[in-house]
Amino acid sequence: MQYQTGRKSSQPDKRGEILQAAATQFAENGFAAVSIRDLARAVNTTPAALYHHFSGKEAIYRATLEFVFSDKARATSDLAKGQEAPEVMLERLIVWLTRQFSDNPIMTRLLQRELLTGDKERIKLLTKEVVAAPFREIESLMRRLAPDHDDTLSAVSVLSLVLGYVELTPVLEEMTGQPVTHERDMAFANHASHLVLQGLSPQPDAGKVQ
Amino acid sequence: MQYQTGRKSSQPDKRGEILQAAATQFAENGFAAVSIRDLARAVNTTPAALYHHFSGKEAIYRATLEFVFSDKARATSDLAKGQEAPEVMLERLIVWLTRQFSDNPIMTRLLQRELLTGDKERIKLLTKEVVAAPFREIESLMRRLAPDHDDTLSAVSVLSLVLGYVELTPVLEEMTGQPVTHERDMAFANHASHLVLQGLSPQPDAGKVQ
DNA sequence: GTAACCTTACTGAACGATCGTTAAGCTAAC
DNA sequence: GTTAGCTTAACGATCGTTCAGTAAGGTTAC
Repeated sequence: MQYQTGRKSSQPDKRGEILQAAATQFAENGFAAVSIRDLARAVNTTPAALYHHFSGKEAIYRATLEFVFSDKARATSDLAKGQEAPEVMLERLIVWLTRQFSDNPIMTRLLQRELLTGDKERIKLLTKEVVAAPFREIESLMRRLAPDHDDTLSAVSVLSLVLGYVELTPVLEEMTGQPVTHERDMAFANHASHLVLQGLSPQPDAGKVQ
Repeated sequence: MQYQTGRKSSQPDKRGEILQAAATQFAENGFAAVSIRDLARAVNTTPAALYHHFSGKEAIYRATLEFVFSDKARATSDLAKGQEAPEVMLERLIVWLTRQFSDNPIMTRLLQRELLTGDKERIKLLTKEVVAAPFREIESLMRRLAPDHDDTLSAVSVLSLVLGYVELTPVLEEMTGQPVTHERDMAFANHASHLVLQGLSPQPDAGKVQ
């Protein structure tokens, strides 16, 4: 195979192309199982060429995370800016979260891998750049919606429902015998919305809990 | 370092010792990031010695999964054998699930890694050996507890809540600034129990949903 | 206008380290 | 004497990384 050489002969954004391929491979196989040569092959270049754009494998991985997670946190705040009743906003939020996860499998898998790897420093970054802002939005929404409950616990429940569903998807497919379609995702999102709405809103006939 | 040689000089269950060390390392770092030499070092032996007990790295990994997951499915059925009201049983179940996950980090991380890796065949095995039985128990419990709802969706919600909470634990620690203690786990379990109980049980004042 | 030079974006080749695995030999228990 | 349970040594493959060189563009000097 012939590689191109010289300056302007290459694509305008080789770095972005590398990161896209790296995201796909790291998401699928994890950091250790992806070699520099795998990445080079995926973008039709040589291992050494990658060292022109990045200082090493770790640097590629870090840049990949930034590439995939950047601006992910911003979208939730738009969701929260709506003027509707909090009940409507919660349902919209859960549907949106579910769709985000199932429509972006690469981002989702990288997120799950980062949560699993547990490196203190990277978790800190992930929290700050991706999770914190949406989490605070959900907390404040739940504070309005379920004033009787600890808002942190309520927010954790909402996030857990969606994240856990995504995590369970493969066994769910195996157990039901049918693939998890977009419709199934939405059915769960509706179920979860109802669950949280009825489960945490103040109940007139029951004594206050906690 | 001197290795022992000969037949009975070694420990009675070297195989079990290897699997225990393998479980720890595979859970922590994943399959690709653990080398045969790492495993050998952890049990004070040589790489070649491992090939006396197992046919290769893959075989060690498979045996490790079996070692860690065996009999995990049985315990739920004991939970479900209780004669108490389904409300009590659900709470007990959620508390027990939460404790299982947080008390067995190695099992939990291996489970999460298996869910993530997504190899069709291993997911099938994981489903059959670990998830299926508890899931069916939860389904039947939810059928009694929330007859108005799809029992599969209800069971998924219960499992998602606990599994998602465990998955979120690292960012939760980072965000609250304090470690997730046993008490915090139980606080979440109680919160989740209340959520599911009030969220899915039939509501006299509301029209049937779905 | 063009020759000289610099910079960018690569190339092929190789470095030492580590990978999973195997072969051959030894020792102690049965 | 057989065999289980190791040992040391080494195999070829692959790993992340580096190095010297090269081709194509842009910039500057004349």
